[in-house]
Amino acid sequence: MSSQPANRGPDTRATMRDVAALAGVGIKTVSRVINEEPNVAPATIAKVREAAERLDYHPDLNAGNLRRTGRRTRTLGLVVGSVANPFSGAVHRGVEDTAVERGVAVFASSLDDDASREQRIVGEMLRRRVDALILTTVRKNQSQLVAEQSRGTVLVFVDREPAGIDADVVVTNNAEAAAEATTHLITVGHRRLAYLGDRRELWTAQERRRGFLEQLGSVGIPTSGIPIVEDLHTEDAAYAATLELLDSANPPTALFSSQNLVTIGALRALRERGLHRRIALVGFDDIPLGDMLEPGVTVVAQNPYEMGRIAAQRAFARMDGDVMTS
Amino acid sequence: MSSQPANRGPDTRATMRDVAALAGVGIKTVSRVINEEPNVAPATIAKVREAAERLDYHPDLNAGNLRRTGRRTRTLGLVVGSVANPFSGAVHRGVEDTAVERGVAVFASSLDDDASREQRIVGEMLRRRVDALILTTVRKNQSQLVAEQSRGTVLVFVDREPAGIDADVVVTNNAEAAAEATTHLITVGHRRLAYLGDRRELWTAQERRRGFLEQLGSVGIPTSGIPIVEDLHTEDAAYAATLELLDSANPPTALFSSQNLVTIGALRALRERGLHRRIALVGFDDIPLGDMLEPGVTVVAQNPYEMGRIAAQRAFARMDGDVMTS
DNA sequence: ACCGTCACTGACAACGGTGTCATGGCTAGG
DNA sequence: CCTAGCCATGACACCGTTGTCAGTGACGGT
Repeated sequence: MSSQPANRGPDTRATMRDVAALAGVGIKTVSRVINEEPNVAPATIAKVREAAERLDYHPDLNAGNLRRTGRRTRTLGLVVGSVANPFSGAVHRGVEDTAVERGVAVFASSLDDDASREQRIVGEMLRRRVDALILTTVRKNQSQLVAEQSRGTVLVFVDREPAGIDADVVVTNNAEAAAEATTHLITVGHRRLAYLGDRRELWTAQERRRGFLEQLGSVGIPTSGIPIVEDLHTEDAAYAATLELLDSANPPTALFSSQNLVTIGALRALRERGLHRRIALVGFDDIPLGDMLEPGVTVVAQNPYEMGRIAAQRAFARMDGDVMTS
Repeated sequence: MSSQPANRGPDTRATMRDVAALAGVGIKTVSRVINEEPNVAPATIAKVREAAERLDYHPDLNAGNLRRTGRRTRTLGLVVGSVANPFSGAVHRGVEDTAVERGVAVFASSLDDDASREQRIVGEMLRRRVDALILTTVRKNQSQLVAEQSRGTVLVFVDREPAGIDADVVVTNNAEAAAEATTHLITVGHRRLAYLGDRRELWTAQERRRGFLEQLGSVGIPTSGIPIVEDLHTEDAAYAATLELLDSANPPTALFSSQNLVTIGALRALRERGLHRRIALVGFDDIPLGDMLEPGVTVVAQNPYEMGRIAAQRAFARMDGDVMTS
């Protein structure tokens, strides 16, 4: 807390006009100096620089972008599950590292996988005229964005595949990775498996479930007896569901969990019942410090940082006019 | 990958003028409808709404803010250590939750505790005319921001106390918490302690160190023999430093680590030497899944989500004209 | 000395909206 | 019936900057 001076200070912000007046030049010349355009006399540059310095002038990017050719805001919108989730955080950092290199700022926002919230947030970002939108979408259909896309806003989807739109997508092969994880459990000798899944409407959840079940089928394990619990979206839900499974008549000997929070919830349930050394668990997504747990938890790690980098790179490539038909 | 249509579509974005023309009204009337200003005939509202719908019109917030009274951009800048760090992620989420309620968008950026990067990023945000700046600063002196503050940009510091400026600050009492943690170790019987610290120039690091040492002094343990390792800033550095301590002639029986990454590095080193059950470790900042480790790691948890919420709330209060001299 | 170039500069319109104000039509009160 | 007052509306200037263009003077070639 403090006695910060009244914020509505009478102090006003210097504009280019002010700098021009102080330097005794035209306003356009100031613009040239600020933007480092060629053909300005060295002496003039010095005068302008000094005036700008004295007035502590900072150009207004929003005003400039209004007229500037191409009308780029050098701004990018990132929409993820939650900025507090480590997976999203890593994606964010990947995007940011690529963006800062080009002087592009990133608006980040969380959805909590809420479709209506996605709608609102995307609208908000479009009103702010982001050059590109990178999103891990929840909605099943993205066709409303087609119009925006045709107006030049670049769209890149990360982690989840969109429907009803043709755009760049950066995803891992969820089904394949899920199948591999399942194979791991089978190889170790497990037959009584169980599946703990995220929201059914999520594309990643569907893919992971498909990989899991297909792999079981291909090695001849009947899937009819396999408990499939879905729509788990929080640690608590996963915790409760796992307890229920463990307390059932014929509990599984191995669990497949489809997402990091679900893995953590399952883990807590196993501990609670003291079964963490007897029941196997493989989870999708890495979990923090997973390697330090005893016994270890097997995880199918994605590389969210790289996904973020790649998504941003694709976005910039598009902006630079790449049409990439591959 | 995809065959997205050439992004420089000939398709152009609808402006208010276009909507006005289609609706057969003046441009200002469209403005009134969009902003839900009073005194527009219901029939007119309907016409405008339909025209806007047909053209898929989205107002340009940047253009509007240019003239709008108060010149607020409804945008806020958040500058943290790294958006990939769970602590920062939680702060971010706290800020975001408060901001979305008011339709304010958040620019987030990482510093990696690099002072020159802070300079650049803050400048970038000012050019974008954020209404407020919430930052966990690295620089020792913030006086350069005084001018900006007097021009109406609200400043709130989180986690680290600034110098040379009078502004709102949201921090935990680092020295006190460090002292408590130290007491914990002493109570359990430890006498040969060691301190693993973050960068010396960080205010939080100084405070934690002070709390640690003062507590030792106050119970009469000579601080001269206590190993103080500082400037550890990554997991790897902490790992290496801890190994060195453990391999020294007279290794400590308890470690105090001043930050989450340092705690994790120390933890790995203890495991590596198989000493995690014999040497105690208390760390500042919570670490993910810390409660699931065996044996448990004691942590002095802060509440970064709340810190973010409070910081954002203070920022909005300032913007609303609160001068708060308390 | 003449003219075409070229470096340098500023006046002016424009970007997409909002604030201000004048206007016209209608209504209620006298 | 007249008029003050309100509702509804659009013309116009303006926000802070950049694009365009025309103007000035110096300079090199002939």
